[in-house]
Amino acid sequence: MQGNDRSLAARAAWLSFIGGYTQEEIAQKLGLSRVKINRLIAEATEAGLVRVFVEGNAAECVALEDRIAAHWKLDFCSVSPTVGEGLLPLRTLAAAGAHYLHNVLERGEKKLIGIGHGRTLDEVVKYLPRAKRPSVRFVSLLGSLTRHAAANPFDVIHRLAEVTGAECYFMPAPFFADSMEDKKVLLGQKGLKDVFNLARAAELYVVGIGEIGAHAHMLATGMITEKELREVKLAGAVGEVLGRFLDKNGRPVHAGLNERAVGIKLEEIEGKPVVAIAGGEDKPQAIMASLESRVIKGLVTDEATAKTIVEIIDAGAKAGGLQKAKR
Amino acid sequence: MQGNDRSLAARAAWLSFIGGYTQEEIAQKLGLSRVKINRLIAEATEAGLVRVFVEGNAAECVALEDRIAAHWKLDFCSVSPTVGEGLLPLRTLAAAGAHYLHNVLERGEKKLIGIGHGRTLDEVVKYLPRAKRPSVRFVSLLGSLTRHAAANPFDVIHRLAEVTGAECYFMPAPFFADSMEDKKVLLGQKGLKDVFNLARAAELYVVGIGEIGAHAHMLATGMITEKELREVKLAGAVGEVLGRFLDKNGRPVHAGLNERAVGIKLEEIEGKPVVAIAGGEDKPQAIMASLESRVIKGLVTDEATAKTIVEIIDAGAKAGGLQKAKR
DNA sequence: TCGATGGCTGAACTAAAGTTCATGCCAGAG
DNA sequence: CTCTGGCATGAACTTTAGTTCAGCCATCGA
Repeated sequence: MQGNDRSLAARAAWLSFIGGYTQEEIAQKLGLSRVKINRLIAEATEAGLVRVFVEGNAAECVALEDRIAAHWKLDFCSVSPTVGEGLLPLRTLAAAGAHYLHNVLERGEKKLIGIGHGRTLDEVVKYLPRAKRPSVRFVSLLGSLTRHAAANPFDVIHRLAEVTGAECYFMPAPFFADSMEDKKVLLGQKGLKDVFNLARAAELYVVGIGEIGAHAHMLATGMITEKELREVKLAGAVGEVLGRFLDKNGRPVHAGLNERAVGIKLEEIEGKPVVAIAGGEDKPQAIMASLESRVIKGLVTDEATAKTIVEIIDAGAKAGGLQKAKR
Repeated sequence: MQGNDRSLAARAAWLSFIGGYTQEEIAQKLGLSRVKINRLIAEATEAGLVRVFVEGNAAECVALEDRIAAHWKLDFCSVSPTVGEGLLPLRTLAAAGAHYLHNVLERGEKKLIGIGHGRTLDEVVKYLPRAKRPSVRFVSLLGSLTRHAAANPFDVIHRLAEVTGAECYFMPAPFFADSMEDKKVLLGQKGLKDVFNLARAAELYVVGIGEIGAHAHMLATGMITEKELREVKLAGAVGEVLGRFLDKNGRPVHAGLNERAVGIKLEEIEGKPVVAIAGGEDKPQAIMASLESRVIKGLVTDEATAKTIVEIIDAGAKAGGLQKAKR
């Protein structure tokens, strides 16, 4: 396209976008056929002559959603404006996550939902509107007890039972077994087997993402020891999903802790709808690792975190290297 | 429309205009009906959340630009297709003016910008994309209050502050002082002096051009009385820039009103970059007068107005006389 | 001179956007 | 508790936009 055509295209585009005329009207005005005008406008748009700005915070969030969803080929991504300041934007994540979950429940398509763990998920459930869901069942995806078999105060499933009135199955086992032998014994128990089968049959998985920095929640709650954390870190872990520690390429690291985790394996749910709810200053690396694993199909996060992630993507793309090659 | 709705609308609009999804797809994505999405996008557009710029320029417009720029030796001239029919082609001027101003801000070279007044400038600012410009300052070039010291609803500077988040200085004085004595008192005030100094230091001046016909905006808004208007008309005025009424040769007319204007004088900004944004059926004479003054160095206008102006130039040239001799 | 090629055109069709209208729901008054 | 008005909703319809395809014309080489 050049010269005369370009000029006409610009005029047609102006009349269409700024003037708000229909293509028919423009055609009459310029003495051309409507099809011609249609093509001119398409050309102008194609050539980047038309620039559109959409205002509003939401607009920026949507831009981030799109970038992230496209980069990891997610089914969806939800980015909400970050409110509050702390490390964990719990308010935002709770509201956004609850909104998502509420919609899922409201739609009523998913009858059996697998649930992960963590502080964020706990908040999400707290935030969930108290509506009775008799036709839905929830199942815990990993051990629900602490190392010492005490009830886990952050066990999400109990709260869910309370809030939704739905049937909830929890895993009567610790988060991590003390040894592989212990784990074998645990897995051999009938009750646990049943829950595992149920977990495998779930139609949707909602999980949290853990990070392994100084604020690692698992450490704070005594789920794992400092020694264990050091071990997985040394093995290259940058994040954790469903009790599995992943390296930056999303592959489980080789470490005893990973083997001793009592819960459904990531391979077992690959390809099924898995949604992660996570965000916070410490989380970008962990989130990216979990997305790299390709197990996660949907992400609910906050704007600040999303922005960081997109910046990292961009930096990687500019470096021309690894990130891109991996695609 | 507020809050949640507005955010949703922005979201829908983004997905539609930037994301390029169909309304059907957006509906699915957001779990709403297509009709709802259609309405949300309409609302977003209505609320001015969507800004469209067209980069290219039609050949005829470019020709007019060249003629006008050459005739008055302007640094630049922008002519955009006239849309709509009314006296004031606000849509076109707003879009074209905002595009110009947006580019200036984007380039970031001008740190202090002087701003005039008028309905057109107001529309321009309304159309400006909401991007934060912390490094730019705007300063009003003339009194910002009405005769009765009420806030001027068309005061552009306040809207600018809102839109850009930049520091904005307004002139705490009426547009026209009631008497020369009053003016002297006003100008003696410290606060006003500071703003005047800032105004003189600006690196770019963006002004409107007023006409003094039946539709004179200043009359409609009660800035001036009919008697005053008659007076300046009698003195030969055909247009107004920054509160100064000019005759057809671009010289301020001798009239009390001109003396009582509270604002920067044209002489003070002569030689600096002064850009006028103006157009409309009533405006050609006023625009030509302001260009004759040699103060204006750039013009943003619409095609119909530009055409009229060029016709007048040509008529003058053919008449062999005055217009040309003056060059 | 002829035919082949390629690009441009607009009629006709398909898809999308926009509008209308009957309906149901909720709030507030009676 | 019931009635009423207002408003939001989505199915059905209309208008507008976008795409396809057969035909046309100009160009170029044989």
